[in-house]
Amino acid sequence: MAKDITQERPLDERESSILQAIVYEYITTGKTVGSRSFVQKYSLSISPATMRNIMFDLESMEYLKQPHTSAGRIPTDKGYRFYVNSLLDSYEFSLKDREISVKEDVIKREVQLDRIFSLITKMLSTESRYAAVMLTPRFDFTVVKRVVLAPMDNNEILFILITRTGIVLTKKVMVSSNVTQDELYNFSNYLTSELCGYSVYEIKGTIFDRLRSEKEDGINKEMALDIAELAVSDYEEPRLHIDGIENLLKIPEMVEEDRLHSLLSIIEERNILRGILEKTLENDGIRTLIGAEIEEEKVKGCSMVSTSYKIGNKLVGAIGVIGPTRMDYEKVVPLVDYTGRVVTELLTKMSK
Amino acid sequence: MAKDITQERPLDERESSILQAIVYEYITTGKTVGSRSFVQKYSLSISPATMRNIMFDLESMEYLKQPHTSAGRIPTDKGYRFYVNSLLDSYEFSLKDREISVKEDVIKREVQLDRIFSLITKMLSTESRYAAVMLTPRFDFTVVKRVVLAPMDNNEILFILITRTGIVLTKKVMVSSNVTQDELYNFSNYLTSELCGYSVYEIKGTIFDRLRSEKEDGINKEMALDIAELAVSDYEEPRLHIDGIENLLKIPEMVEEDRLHSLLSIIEERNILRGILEKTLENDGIRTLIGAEIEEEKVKGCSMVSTSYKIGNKLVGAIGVIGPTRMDYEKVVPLVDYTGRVVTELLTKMSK
DNA sequence: TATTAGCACTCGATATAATCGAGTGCTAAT
DNA sequence: ATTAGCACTCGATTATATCGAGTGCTAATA
Repeated sequence: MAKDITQERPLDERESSILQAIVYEYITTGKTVGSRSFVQKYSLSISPATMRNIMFDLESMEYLKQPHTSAGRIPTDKGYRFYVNSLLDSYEFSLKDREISVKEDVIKREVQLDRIFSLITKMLSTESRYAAVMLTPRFDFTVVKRVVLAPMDNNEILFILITRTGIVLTKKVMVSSNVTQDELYNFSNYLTSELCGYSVYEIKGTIFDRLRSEKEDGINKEMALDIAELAVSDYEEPRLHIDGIENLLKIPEMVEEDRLHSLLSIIEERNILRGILEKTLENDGIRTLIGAEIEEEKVKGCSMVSTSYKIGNKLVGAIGVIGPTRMDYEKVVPLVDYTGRVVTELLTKMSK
Repeated sequence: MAKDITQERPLDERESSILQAIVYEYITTGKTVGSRSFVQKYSLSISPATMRNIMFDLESMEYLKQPHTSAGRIPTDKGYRFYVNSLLDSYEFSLKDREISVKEDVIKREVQLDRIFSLITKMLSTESRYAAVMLTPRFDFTVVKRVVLAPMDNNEILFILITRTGIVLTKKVMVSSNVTQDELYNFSNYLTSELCGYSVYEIKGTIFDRLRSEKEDGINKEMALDIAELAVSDYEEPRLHIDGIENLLKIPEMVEEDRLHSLLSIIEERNILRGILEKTLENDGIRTLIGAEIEEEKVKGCSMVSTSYKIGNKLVGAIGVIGPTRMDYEKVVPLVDYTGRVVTELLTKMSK
């Protein structure tokens, strides 16, 4: 027992594999892991006593803890973190084929984006058996392909923006004076020719000022620009889709105790989730938040696995799974990763 | 005790008011109602013994039941039903002003209908403190005002249908050969002039056959009609919005026992809800389903208050609240009623 | 020095029993 | 018809005993 346990040191081979096995065991069974039963179940060639010594060390280093004296061990957040990192390092994550049935064909038939996002979120929650969340894409960066103005009513015009991604965004705009259909047709062509190729983000910038200063014959340029500027001005914010809350109710440990409150906080205060996903959006790749790594007072005992997705090579949104700290990371991490890729592929393909 | 309790008879004045009070008491407190404490709490001028006699009668007539021998009484479904009917009869339902803050202004700024429905459902769940459901309108009956075809891609056309209600429905249509923009413009005008004034329901009928047999100069009529028919063919089904599930988690009696399973069934098997709402849609006015009146094996201990809403005077959709049988009907019924009216008004106004 | 057997001890979980209290039904008096 | 009185019921609460899986520690062992 000469090992230094008072400060940080790398785990040796045996400690590492045992720690991983303990976390796995706890994730799988949900019961505290005790020395005797553990060595027996895994047919280890060490005695329970040795096991206890190792566990003691791991506890000293805060990878494990005891819920109460003389109970078995359970992982700390640090323990989970070690486990997840090990998996990430060793590429042990892999999707078994056919385990996931992303109904891409179903998705592709939908034009209405909101519907697509709902579907994806639902699928992710169904597959993961936890709750799924999705931050819809920032469309600021999608490139305009065509603008169509359609008359709706005396003073109302429907502004339709078709992006290269095939996404259709509509916005109702009020105008003060009547506009003829021919005028609208001309406006549409004018706006299409001027705005085509720019992103909404760029359009929101100084583009209108520039256009206003240019000369243009034959149409009421000012009015067309006014309409467009109005429509683009408060373009839609990314929204949050949540699905599969009911899955969390099936998890015993979530229902017991006051864990429910954590759950409620998360669902009700969408800003928490939004914040996490926006943070996820900043970087490429999978992001795992384990237990207290979610820095929110109210949220306890929850973990979140999230990833960002792209259109082309531009990060535009994020998607993830939320569940108990004791989550089946081995399944969820590749699932989220995969789903993220699917979304990226889907959105990117749409924008050819 | 000469009263006939073996068969159906109207309750006398005293029985009636006491039954209502008992149901109210149970709804409010959630505890079984006993004779002694009840007469005391309500300062009744009758003795507990008399109370017991009355309760015995009410139990014989199946308005009340005992969870177990020698416990207090709780209402049966029939008891709840009597209570709700009494309230309905006596117009005791009324909304306290400002109790509800339907953000109509918020709603009116939204064009995207799905967004509106989400908002309404969320508001209803928030106000009721239970879960809210909404069956989106059947648009079959909305009347077409304008058709716009916009180019999307080589072989893709965006079919935009603007209804009198101001609702915008979009559908992507694939075509085999290229179409010029001018052609599309002509198609739009042609289709608008021909389909304007008809409902989608009517259009789905024989209208295309008739048009095909008519003579029309100058445009490729066949193609225009093909596009329209394709777009209209699988027009969107009413969908189900659900919100506020988390509210149900706050109700102790829902969390305890296996009531959760009922809840999960309802949420997961959306067809149950859909069925109920479709039934609601058949008639005008409020509909209450109490306990076993929801004829679903899996669903126990839940009630639903729903109402249909209209566009003009055409029933098009339904909206409702679902919660425990012990639900605050007095609050929920007028709320659902009111919300239904708001939705009707909103959709109707849009169609001026 | 690492491992292991042995042992006393801990403590949540489970089972059993005792008690409490709010409620009931019934009877007899008012 | 109403009410007081009373024995009885039964879930809920509390107290107590027991069980068992687990621990830490010590001393023997490879």
